[in-house]
Amino acid sequence: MTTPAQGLHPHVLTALGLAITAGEYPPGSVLRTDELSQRFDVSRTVVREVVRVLESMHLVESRRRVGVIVLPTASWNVYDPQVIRWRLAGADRPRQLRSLTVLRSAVEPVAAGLAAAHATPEQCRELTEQALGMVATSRGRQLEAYLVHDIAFHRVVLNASGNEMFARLGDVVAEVLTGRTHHQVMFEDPDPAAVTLHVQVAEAVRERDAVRAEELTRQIAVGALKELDVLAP
Amino acid sequence: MTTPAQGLHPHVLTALGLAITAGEYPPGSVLRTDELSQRFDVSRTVVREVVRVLESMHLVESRRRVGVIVLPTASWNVYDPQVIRWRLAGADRPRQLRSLTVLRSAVEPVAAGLAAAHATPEQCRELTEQALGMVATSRGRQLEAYLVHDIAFHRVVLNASGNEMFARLGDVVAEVLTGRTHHQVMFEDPDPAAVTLHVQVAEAVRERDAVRAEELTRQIAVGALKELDVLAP
DNA sequence: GTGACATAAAAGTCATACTTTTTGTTCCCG
DNA sequence: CGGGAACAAAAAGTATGACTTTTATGTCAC
Repeated sequence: MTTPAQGLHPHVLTALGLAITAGEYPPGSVLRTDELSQRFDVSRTVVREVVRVLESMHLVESRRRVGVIVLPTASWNVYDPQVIRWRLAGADRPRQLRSLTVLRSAVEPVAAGLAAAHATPEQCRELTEQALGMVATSRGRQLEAYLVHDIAFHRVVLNASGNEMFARLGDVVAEVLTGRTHHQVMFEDPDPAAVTLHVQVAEAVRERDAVRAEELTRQIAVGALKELDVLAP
Repeated sequence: MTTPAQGLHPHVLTALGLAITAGEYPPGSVLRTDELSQRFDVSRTVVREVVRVLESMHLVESRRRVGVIVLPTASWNVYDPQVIRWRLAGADRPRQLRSLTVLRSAVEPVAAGLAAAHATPEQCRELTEQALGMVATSRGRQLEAYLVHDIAFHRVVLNASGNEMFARLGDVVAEVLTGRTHHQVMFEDPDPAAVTLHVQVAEAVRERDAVRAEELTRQIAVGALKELDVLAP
């Protein structure tokens, strides 16, 4: 299964990144650039660039006279969106989804509280719009449309928090929500209680009620965690 | 001011990384590899590897027939420890410290709650030890020694949470605490109230009291935020 | 057994030649 | 005068070969 890509560098990078994050090479494994260049049928130049990138993600370490050593999971840059995507595509996706959801449960309530304080009128409007969109698509098997609004909603909250670190988690949340919808058994429509909570969060932010926005978002997070427990105990 | 480094690649990487994160090149600026290779007196090979790494951090984007374009802050990988270090070394260090502290305030309480549930006896012991170390060094201008215990304490909590994403924030917390101690006016010994709170957190974790551990850690976080407000309003 | 030393293996660096993509320009035709 | 198509140049992307540097490892003398 060769990964499709426009250039050689992206091709080799994703191939190696996927293989390593999938645990195909256990920590301590040694790769050599010449061997890789042969295997992928590219020049050493390309391989070296790829290795440098993997090194910056702390997936591997390059040592003279030894080769390219695969590092243990503990040292990986698990916040790198690229790494997250690779891992979500692999086997320990459930574990990954869980740890990301826990992260969400910590961050999003605080972000919502800040959003209540800092959101611009435009952001309030957008938030309400997405919440209403969720309501509209919450019944009758419109899961894909619902997902779009759900992602947009959470992204607005994170952006409106005014905190750069929170804002950058928008992609992570998008991955998690997408994963949940696509991967898990989604015969049923979304939980009506959750939908209501989203509407109420939009309300709280609009009314500048930080405490309420935080608490309501915390309830959403608790719901998401419970959902995980049901499906992967 | 050439940055010291063992290899050529790290040298050029840190030089460029620092320059870009410092805003020396405004977003949209265009660099050319030939020019860079001349400026740093290294081969194009080295420059290309560096550019690829910067590209993976979303600091720049390389386009054919155009050059290497500096991207706006919004697209940077702000969770990359390397990027964090570069930015903390630069001019908007205060803003950076604030956003990282807010992140801490969201994550650490939840992590402490989880730690109360998951910490091994060894981790409990370590936690208590570090808390006692903080007490012992909290008076008489032993700020450096205190810092070591402080960092170790928070690192143990994050690790003990059992959540990979939390654990990887240990380095970030270390940077923030170090920055606070070294950068700010630290004529006074640490706040005794904060020291006490740390001891109590260790206690709560030992007693498996998740709610209390979370609440106490939240108080520590609130204190840290207040401290920031005093010094950079 | 221990320590100094030699060897070789692999990454690191460099220079150069060539390919590919993209953009800006020019020129022709309507 | 305007628009579009062909063209040319610029810069990144790729490939290759030669050389340097570091360092693990084996060897030999003591």
